[in-house]
Amino acid sequence: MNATPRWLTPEQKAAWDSFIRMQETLIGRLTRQLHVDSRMSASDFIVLASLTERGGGRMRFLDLAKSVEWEKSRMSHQVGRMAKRGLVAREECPDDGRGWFIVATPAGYRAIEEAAPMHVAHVRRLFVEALSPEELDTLARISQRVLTHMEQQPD
Amino acid sequence: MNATPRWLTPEQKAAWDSFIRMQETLIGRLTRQLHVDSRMSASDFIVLASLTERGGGRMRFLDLAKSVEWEKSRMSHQVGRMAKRGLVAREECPDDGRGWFIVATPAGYRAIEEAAPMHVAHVRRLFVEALSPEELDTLARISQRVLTHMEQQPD
DNA sequence: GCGGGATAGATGAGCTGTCAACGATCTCGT
DNA sequence: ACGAGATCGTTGACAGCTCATCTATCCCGC
Repeated sequence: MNATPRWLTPEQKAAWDSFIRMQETLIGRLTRQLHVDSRMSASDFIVLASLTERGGGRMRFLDLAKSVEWEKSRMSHQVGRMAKRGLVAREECPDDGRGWFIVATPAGYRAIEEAAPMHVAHVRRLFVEALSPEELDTLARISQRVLTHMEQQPD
Repeated sequence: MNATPRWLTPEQKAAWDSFIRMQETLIGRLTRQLHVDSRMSASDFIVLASLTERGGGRMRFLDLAKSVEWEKSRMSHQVGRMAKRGLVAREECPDDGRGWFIVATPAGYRAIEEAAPMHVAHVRRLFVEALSPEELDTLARISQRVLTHMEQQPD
């Protein structure tokens, strides 16, 4: 008994489909806008934002990776590319010979400071303004619920 | 007057952050599971699903692209890769010398039929079961709202 | 002080997505 | 019947992501 059905109910499938479509469209448009406006990828933006907001412009590599919930390999490649373009720099870590500090360069600060207002404007225009404050709140609650549910689940 | 503020309110930012975090975590986990379970990428799955469900296993290239809302270049690369792995094939189109039909091969059918139940199970486990039917419904409504709002907006 | 396991991070291969440019065919007005 | 545009789809260059593997350092018990 009590076998979980093989497929979703029509309501469940409809909810899943529209969530997926919404999320893809939204992320896609924001990513493209960011690139057009600021010649930056979403990854660049996230890293610089986390580094400057939460880290004061200077963070240990793995702390940075954890702060955005990325695998270290992804962050390593990303930092490598950003370093090549002069957005961040690596500094040796005196306390730990294996470790590095990742530092936002002046060019990195300039980049995020120029990009952020436009990016926020697009988020507002495409997402926030689509919803009432109550809906926004509901969505936040639902997202939290899914997140905590996932944390309790194995992979 | 009435200038839109430079940043989001704390409530708006909280909603945006938890939505983004949820969506990334969820999609990431589903993608990894799909790959582990079925050696298929999310793109493979989407293409095969659309092709077999909506197209009866055979669709014009651009119809296929539109059905999943992808750019043609993305679909072209994807179809190329899938053809190389034997999941789909291209067939000439008698009516239009420029065009092609994309066809799901027997291997393609087998792949999607084996992958789908597990994938649905993960969607259920990670997403559907996190929420009450009412919440699921609310999320669907909110997603729809954002989608139609975006359609009315320029890029 | 040294040997084993854990930790910090880099690296390379292979797949995916984007953008811009391209070639081929179709359509339609004249 | 022919030339201009539109449409169908491909291609190449390049950035991004994942997975597995690797090196260097650190920590800790003996």
